[in-house]
Amino acid sequence: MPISTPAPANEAGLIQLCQDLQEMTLAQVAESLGQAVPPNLMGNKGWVGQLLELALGATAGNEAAPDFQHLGIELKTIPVNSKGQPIETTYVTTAPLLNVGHFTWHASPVYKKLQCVLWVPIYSEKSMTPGERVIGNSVLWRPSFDEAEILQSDWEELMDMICLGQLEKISAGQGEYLHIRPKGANKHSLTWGIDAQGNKIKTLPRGFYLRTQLTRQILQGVI
DNA sequence: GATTGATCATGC
DNA sequence: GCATGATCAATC
Repeated sequence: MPISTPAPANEAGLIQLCQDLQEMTLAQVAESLGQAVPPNLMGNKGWVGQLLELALGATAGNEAAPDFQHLGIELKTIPVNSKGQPIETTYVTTAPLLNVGHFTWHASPVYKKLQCVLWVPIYSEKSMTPGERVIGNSVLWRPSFDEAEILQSDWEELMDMICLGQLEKISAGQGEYLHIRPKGANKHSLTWGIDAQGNKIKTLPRGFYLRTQLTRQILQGVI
């Protein structure tokens, strides 16, 4: 019988839940929740994240809200190698490309999302099937002063370029912790942006991503 | 090996 | 199309 995990009442409960899941394989977690394990992630890239949402009692669904609304905590799974280092960058949110003039860092979706994040590392060698992957030591993170400063300056630099219509000049190479890359169904999906003359143009949707440099630091830092 | 651009599924 | 959840894969 599928077990639906109730939402933890507080931070301590959530952390306890994570510790209970530690060292379990995803197949074990899936089984206890009555979930099927896909043979691979190629047609199902979000499976790991959604399994963990279920296992930790996150507020389900596709709402534009933190996973644990009452706690203000965002859940993110992140694939790591045998050394516990992140393999991939982490998607944060879509970058606004239009009407961006009035945004400030502290009012930005990026800032809000990163205020409090529960990182759940998943030991995921490339050769491992989804079911073989193992849950690691979760970290409840809030940006340190230094981290927040760098994130803010990265964000401001990138948003300035969007405002100035330099969308096409933004490369994924910019930003120390935060960078921008395409985020769409494919290269043919388009949204509205502005060019250097302020004209509306069709362009690729972009998203903010966290570099592994930052996430590696988070996962290895003192809890 | 890290980086950067492209892509998969699902719901509304 | 955009929000949720991310990883794939070619190239540097």
